[in-house]
Amino acid sequence: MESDFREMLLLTGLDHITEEELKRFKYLALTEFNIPRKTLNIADRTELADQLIQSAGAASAVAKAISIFQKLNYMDIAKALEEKKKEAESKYVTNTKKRGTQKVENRSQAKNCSVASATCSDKDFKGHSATEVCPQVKPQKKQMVAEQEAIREDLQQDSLVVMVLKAMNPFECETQEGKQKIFHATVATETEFFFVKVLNAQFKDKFIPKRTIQISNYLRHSYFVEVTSSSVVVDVESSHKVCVPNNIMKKAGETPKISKLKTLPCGTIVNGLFKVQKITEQKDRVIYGIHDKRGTMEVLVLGNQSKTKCEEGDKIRLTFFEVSNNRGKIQLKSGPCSIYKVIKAAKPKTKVKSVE
DNA sequence: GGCGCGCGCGCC
DNA sequence: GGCGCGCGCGCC
Repeated sequence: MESDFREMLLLTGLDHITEEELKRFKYLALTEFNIPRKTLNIADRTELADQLIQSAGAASAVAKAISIFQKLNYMDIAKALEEKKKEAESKYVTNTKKRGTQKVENRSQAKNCSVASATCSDKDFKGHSATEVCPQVKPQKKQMVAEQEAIREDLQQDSLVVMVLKAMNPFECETQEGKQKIFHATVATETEFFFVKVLNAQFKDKFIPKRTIQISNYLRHSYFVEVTSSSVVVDVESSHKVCVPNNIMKKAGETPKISKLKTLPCGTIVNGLFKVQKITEQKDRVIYGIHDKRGTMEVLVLGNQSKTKCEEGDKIRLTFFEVSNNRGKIQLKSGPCSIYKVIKAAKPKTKVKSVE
């Protein structure tokens, strides 16, 4: 139970806000929680989640976080957190009835899904909970075990052997550790592909398409893999190369259909090229109405990052955007490390007037 | 049996 | 990588 709350506070809540939003969250957290201002200010997302839980207890921390998100009008996150909270609570009720038979099942489920995947559904991650895996642990020890479990779930002890499909150019990004040069990549195993956020541009020489690499000490988020400066990336001998089937390679690179996007869980990472049919510029954000043959949806870009003016009929290439629920409406939203590029539509060929 | 959807394949 | 086609499956 505790580990569920820990997980949702970070993965469903704090991971989905921008740096600016994080500051605003901390500002309101000052009154909701009994945490010194100084401690709050220097906390990154993970530390903040820890502080909130230490201050109020896991369940109460989540409830208070929901109330803060509501005050800030981040309704999509508030709603998503609320849903996760309800799920966890109802799961707990069911599990107290079924305990014992569920134990083995959960363990094998956790093993089967030891790696984050762009194709792995949200449901696959719900089996992880220290309280279920170790139901015999005494209450006072429970919290500690839960904490260790939570850390283990995020920082992967195993290593990931994958083929690099694509690596984008590094760019400057405001991360939890300040301004950093980062880049995005797509990698795959024989069975699935992952989007990867690499927080250290020095790894660029390892992320060469078609090469097989081994990544250890990486962070596993629900819908992407994060390689940090403390991760280890090494080349894999040619005799152990990963062979990625063509269909996975193709799927990893193509633009998902809008109708499909609307069915994906919040937080799913989306890359793709979309046609723009409407642009709404506001003070600190731009909303792009995108469309394909099957549907339309909105892309919310926070901050003013557009260099090329986008007009109706142009296309935008989104990288590392997230599926987000804005008051019941599914949209794509930029996160702290999202990038996008405007691709101007080819100008209609003007007929060359014949020389008279 | 019709329909919609997901998936794989092949052409561009 | 986009797009369209065809196949198979599940649902009603």
